Amino acid sequence: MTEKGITPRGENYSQWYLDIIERAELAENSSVRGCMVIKPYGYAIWEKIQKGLDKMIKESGVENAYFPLFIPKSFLSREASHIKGFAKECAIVTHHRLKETEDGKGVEVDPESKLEEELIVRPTSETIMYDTFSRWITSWRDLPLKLNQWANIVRWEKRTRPFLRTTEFLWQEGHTVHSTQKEAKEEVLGRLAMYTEFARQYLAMDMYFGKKSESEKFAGAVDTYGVEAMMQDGKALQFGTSHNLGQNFSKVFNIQYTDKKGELKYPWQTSWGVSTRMVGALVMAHSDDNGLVLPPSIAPVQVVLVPIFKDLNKEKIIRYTKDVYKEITRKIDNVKIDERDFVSVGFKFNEWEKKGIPIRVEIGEKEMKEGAVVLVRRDTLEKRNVKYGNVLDEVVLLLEEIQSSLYEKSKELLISKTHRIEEYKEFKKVFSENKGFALANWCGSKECEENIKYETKATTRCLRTEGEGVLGKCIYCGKESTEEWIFAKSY
RNA sequence: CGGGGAGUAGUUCAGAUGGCUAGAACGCUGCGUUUGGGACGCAGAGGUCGCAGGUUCAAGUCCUGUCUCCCCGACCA
Repeated sequence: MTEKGITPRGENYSQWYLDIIERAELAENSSVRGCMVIKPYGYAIWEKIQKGLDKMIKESGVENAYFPLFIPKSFLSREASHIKGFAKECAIVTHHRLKETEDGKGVEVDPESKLEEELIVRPTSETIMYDTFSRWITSWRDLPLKLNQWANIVRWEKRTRPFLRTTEFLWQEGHTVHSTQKEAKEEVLGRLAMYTEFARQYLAMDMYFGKKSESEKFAGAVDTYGVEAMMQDGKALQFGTSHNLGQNFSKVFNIQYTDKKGELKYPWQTSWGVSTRMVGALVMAHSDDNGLVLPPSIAPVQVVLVPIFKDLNKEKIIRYTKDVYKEITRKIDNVKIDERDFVSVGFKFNEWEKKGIPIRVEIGEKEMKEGAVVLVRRDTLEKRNVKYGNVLDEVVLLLEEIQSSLYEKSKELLISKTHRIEEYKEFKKVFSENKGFALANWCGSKECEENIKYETKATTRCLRTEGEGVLGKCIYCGKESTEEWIFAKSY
């Protein structure tokens, strides 16, 4: 922890990130390995994200449902590449009972309670859901089936980081079943668009999306697509994914339906998800050395009113503050008055800054006499004196301004740090210095991808539709290529 | 699983060559003064020094074992 201060962004971005999270009171490490305690404020942000995304999901004709946490081992292992991908990071339930130890001082696993078939704590829910789908789907009339689930997931990852990668995490996973390949493909691409739209609109973040390489593909998918955001240090963060599962799962889970001609068919499936990692992305995308910066549309508190008073004038100032509150809440819901008299004003200013509240309203003796308030915007820290009569309009306007200015900044970063690279020498230079995204042709061979990763630590992020059909030479081997991929170092 | 580092107050840490009632800062509690950018003074609470053995008149400090956590890589939303 840095005391009363900051870790300069340039020096150690990773430490800076952890610092922001600690100072904004978003989360902390739990005593359980790799797990995180999401604190109330961090959870409030997650809830805002959930709410916004859930709305979009429902509007696109998807219903929410909930499936079990436990997956029988046999389910998980039906799809060969699926189990291969997750085998190394599973939490497994083998027993169901404890008993007192012989010395009576503790408990131990009762060997008698061994399960006949082990249960896997879900690392993702394809298998447990599709087992059920096989019973739900019998006719073409049952399709398309579109379900979403908000749930927790356990993946025993080697290395964890708050929000970006934790052993247990919260997410949303959508699963759809279609009668045609074309429809499934459209669904997969539609979800990418949805995530990107959500990121732009709510999180004020711009990002790229496209197809992932064979090596980065989801275990069990025909194709995986990803949404890639850029952090302020130029590294990539996979924001969300969308998978085209083809008939891989329907075949092994025996999901079949009778089509209009009376023929038995295997449907085409998709799955897509985003997780609490979004909170991490949000933190990394906008924060500065003073702490978290939240876009208004995701801030649990959009405006905080800080009355500045002494014992003598406390009552009058609070009364005036409440008037301002009434005025602002005519149109804005998430407004808070910080009436605490046991901490200093400076402390409050600092605290709300660390928490990234978009607008702070300072109200003291001076403002009251002038019939005004001071608006301070979090992103630029710019102060503005505003007459009481204009407060509401100004606040509404300023919130919009902050939202769009954060988005513009994010977009600018993305564009300014994305470069078309032709020479491997230059490619290496980019990733040894400034980082960012490199647009480069790649022949598609695994060897080239691995060598690039080994030599530069940059990996293929995705192939955008704009990158398809771009003629050039593979950045590594020089062979003719028609695909321009995004390369980056990633979190 | 490799490579580093650390376990002492709620937190971050200090405690050479073993030594007497184990310390600081921040945080916490109380009282008073404060309050326009992280307030100050005074008083207080808070510790089986990760765990188990061993050496010794004496162990936070030395030895052996053991457990745990953190950081950097490989894996991933």
